Amino acid sequence: MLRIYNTMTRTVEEFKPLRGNRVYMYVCGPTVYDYSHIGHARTYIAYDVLARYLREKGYSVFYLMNITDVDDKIIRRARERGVNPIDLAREYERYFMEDMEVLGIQSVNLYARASEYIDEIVDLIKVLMDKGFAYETETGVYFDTSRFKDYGKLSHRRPEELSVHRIEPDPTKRNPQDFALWKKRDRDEIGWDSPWGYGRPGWHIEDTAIILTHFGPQIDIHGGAIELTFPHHEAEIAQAEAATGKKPFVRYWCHTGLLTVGGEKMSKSLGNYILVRDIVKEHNPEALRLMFLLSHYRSPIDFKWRSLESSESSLNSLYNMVERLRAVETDEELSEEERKLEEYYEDFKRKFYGYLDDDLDTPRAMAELFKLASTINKFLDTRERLNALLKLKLLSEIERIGRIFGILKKRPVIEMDLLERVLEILIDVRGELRMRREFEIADRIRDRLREIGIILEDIGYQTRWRLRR
RNA sequence: GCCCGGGUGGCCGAGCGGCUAGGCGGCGGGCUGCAGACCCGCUCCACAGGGGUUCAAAUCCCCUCCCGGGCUCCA
Repeated sequence: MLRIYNTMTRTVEEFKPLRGNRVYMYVCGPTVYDYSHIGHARTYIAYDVLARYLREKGYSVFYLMNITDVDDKIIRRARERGVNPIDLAREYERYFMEDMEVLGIQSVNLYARASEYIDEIVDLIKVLMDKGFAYETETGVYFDTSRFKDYGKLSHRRPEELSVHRIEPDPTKRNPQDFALWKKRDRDEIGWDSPWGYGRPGWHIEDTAIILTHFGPQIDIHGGAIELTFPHHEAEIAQAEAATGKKPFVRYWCHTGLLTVGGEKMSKSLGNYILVRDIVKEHNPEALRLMFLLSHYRSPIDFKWRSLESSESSLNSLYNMVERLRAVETDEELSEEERKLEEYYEDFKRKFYGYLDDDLDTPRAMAELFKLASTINKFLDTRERLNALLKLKLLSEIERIGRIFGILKKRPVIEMDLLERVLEILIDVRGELRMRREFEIADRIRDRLREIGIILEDIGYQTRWRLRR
């Protein structure tokens, strides 16, 4: 039984989906106006692992994520570049998808673009107007937080505490904490027609509209980074529960800890902005996943290159263990030591999944996995053979863990550029042999490479290589 | 100002009343033609500071210091 921390109650609760085996899971997606950074990676990897684990446990998970493609920052950037905001959003959405792919995040069932839910958003605002939770002014339509008694229940704040603000509130609002549902804009900006005139949706309403459209008035899991708790998620609750009357809108509120670089939140001006696409150029994406898994998903992480390198080493040692295990010869006998190994393995499974069930405690689970790896290595050091069934059990369990965490997926396949470099060395050494008229050895190299589909062709003193088709 | 987190051994990081996670790095040894991988040992029980509660505190309470996040841009 999975237990998971709920921000609403601030306790770890037993996870029980509303509708039998099905899990409706929603996570706040990106605003696509720039490349994804490692903070995004942290958050989306965390929810990817949650979704994978739920599925591994047998739940039928529908994982929905929005893409914010209508937003002030997109509009500003598009204007700077003299392009259409939607085109700009599509471009960065493509980059986002590429980054997700590289990071091995494939668990999302549906990405929903805000711009494709304008009708639903307008309908939702209408309902809120009809029920008296929203009001119109010259600048837009606003949610009246004073009408929604529960406003503040997620972030545990009282409305009167919310009187301080960094940005001067719109003067037409009744209360400073009221938030925009619809922003009235001029025709020269991107927008849509609505009963309240031309304009575009407020920031919070898209998520609510998308969730209500696909999942209805109640969902199981709603995730996002901790910084979104207030006001974004608070606003979502207000909108949804005010509109549908159903409570709770979300049964389990999940929030991931923030990632900082150099002790501070990433920002371009601080120069500590690290993009996903830059990091994966030099580092294995699985190492990044592992690094995040070595911290709890709710803990803050201060990113350090050394930590990533350390994770890379750890990942390497896990791969080595798996390869050794794959390579070991098998037999049918079950020795006393193998019986002990099997016993240990059963104990490992209990602990490992026990930790994952305890609010996805991946650091402790990983510690157990490292212990298992060490035990297997130790065994393999002293033994020639391993019981076939035990080998199968161990390997399939490790593969399962790899599936949950999104690591250990790569078979040791030599990548193309590495192959080129290897052949360069081989050709160089072989050239030296030919110079010394050591043709027997040189030919053996050529023959053996041909056997595996690599053709060497000598042209004078030069050697070319190609792959057999 | 208010509301949240966090400060743990060379580094990263779990733990959240007793049972001294784990990883990375370093050093020594084993195994090895050499290297790597792997194994063993060491790096000697560290918990921001000061009070308190308790038979027992990194873990609970109080105070102080430092760092980060939120308070309608944000994963």
